[in-house]
Amino acid sequence: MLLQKWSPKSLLLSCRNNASISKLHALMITSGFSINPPQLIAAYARTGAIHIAHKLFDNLPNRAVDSWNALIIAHSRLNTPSQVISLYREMISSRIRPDSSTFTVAIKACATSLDLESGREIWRDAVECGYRGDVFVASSVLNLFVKCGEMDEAMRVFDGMGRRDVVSWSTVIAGLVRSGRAWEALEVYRRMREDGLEGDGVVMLGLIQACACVGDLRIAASVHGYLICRLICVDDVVVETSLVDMYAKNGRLDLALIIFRRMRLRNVVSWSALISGYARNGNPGDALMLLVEMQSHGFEPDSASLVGALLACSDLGFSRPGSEIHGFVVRRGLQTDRAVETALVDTYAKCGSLPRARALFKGASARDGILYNAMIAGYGIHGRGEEALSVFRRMIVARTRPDHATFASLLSALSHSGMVDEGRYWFNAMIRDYKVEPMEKHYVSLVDLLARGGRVEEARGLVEDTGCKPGIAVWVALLSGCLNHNKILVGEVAAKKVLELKPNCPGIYTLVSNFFAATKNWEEVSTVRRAMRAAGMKKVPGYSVAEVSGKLHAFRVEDKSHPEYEQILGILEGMEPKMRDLGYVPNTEAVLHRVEDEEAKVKMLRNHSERLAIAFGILKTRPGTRLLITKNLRVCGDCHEAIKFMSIVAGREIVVRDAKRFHHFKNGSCSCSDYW
DNA sequence: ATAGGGTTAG
Repeated sequence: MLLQKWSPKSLLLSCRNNASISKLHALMITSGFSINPPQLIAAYARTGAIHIAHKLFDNLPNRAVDSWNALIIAHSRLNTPSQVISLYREMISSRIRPDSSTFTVAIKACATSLDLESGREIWRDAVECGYRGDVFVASSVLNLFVKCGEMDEAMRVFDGMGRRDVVSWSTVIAGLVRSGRAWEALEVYRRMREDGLEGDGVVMLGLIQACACVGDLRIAASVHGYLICRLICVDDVVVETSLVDMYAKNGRLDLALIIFRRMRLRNVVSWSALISGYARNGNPGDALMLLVEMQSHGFEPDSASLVGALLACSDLGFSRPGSEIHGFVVRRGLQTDRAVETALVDTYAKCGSLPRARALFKGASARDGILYNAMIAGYGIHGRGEEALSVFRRMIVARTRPDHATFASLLSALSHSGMVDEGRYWFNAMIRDYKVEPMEKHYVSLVDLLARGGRVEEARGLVEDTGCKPGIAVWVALLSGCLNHNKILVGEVAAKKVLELKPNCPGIYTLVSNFFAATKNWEEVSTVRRAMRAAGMKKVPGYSVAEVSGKLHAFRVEDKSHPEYEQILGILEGMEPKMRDLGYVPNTEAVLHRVEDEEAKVKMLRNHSERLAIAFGILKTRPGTRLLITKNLRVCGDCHEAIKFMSIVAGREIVVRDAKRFHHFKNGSCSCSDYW
């Protein structure tokens, strides 16, 4: 009765659990109904009874392609790629000829497990069987090559395809984006439209990621506008999340937030994208608040959102929030997650807890290149060049391949520690022995290294024969070396180049202006100020933050708004004679304003935000407590000298984290070999 | 009847 009214297939499809399939199966047998084995295998597998599917398959008298496919596809759905591949091999040795779906699924399994070799083998089989022109098979091969980073090979397959559909196009677009060829991705999209195809959600996703990569907000706006006009991808969480991410990556947190708040459906990934957007754009407080807010909406933070939040903690510079997240990570059992582990090492290092960073690094479940890089960078910002080098050596011994980021961190560590010759040596070794192409950032480090060490002429020579045209960052490094070593002639060349290259951040204008101020070239100083205003940039006000019993206190220059300003100033004034007795001489040259009165200059130096924050710390903590201060800009040269003496007079260890690195002051000396 | 492409993070 039941069987007469409905087809066996639709009945099987309606079964929600294997008990009902078994019943139906029995009914079919007793009523002499013909059973289609592949359908039955698929039905059991769908309800999770893969072992029954296997049993049925094993008992089949003769197994045709469809039965093999049913089982292989079942494993593909279960995401067990190794099973898929071994079933495929079994099938081949049983001399069954695979069809388009077998090849498609088998190659997909290779892509999932990044098994390029098996993938190539199966693709050869497919071509032999005449499936070279099959859109499904070819698209899965495209994806295989994309996933395995073989973009050129993917392009060759793509160019050889007779028919292409939206999946093949989107695979290539996404692949180009992943391999950093975003402009080409946009070009491929244009070709797709010329072919008369409309993009779907996945294509749009690729385009949005391409925009995130190239950082061109006009293209982004047109893609976004296109989605709105055509009313496509509405409520598509993945596409909308990528829009949030794209705007956040390009510094448009305002737009990212609007889209995020308007989304009808959000998931953990949407929250993570927003959190890391805030963290990356210097809004650590908001990032951490979002982590709390996502939980109040019932979303459990995953490793990505925690990594984003840790990024915010390292920006903040105080270790307490980071330790709290560390505790959360341990309670959730996420401490062995690769990204989380690395982010913790990075956060502790950047929050001044180098020993904790080192302990986590030593106890890490496994060490990959990125973890080594984080530890090398961690030592680097603390001016521990020797230790950075020793981690690098251990990395080599462990046969972990150093990459461009490793050398960037290593060179910068050596530079901050004044290890000039080692820096030159490793720069050459990078190219010669490790086959890492030097990028702009490596040249920047090297120029910085030489200029910092006073070897300005040598640095200039290097800038001039880098082969390619040196970018602004290289000239900036040279200029700051010149400023600190009073090299006026080379400095003027560098300053001119920097201005020609149109700096896009206020800090660079400030550097140039400081250089001219140091050479008393007040005319140029005002020219630079005008250029800065014309470019629509304002000087970022400097501020320092002190942490006192878990609370943060921020100070600006001459911050009279603080209720305890008088006491703070009293402490600084009280310390000064003792500092002078020990040999401190205020370097009024460091006052880069046109002020004639010496006493006024000394007063200005005394009011620098880092000193106010330190004095506040001395005022509010028990004698002997270590002080941690963070500053958003670089510490001034005179403060650097003064804090050495303050550490003796106050009997404190003082740690200052500025925009670039850590300075550990203790008993009158600093961890850095020289200030710059 | 079955099959290919998707978001965040170190």
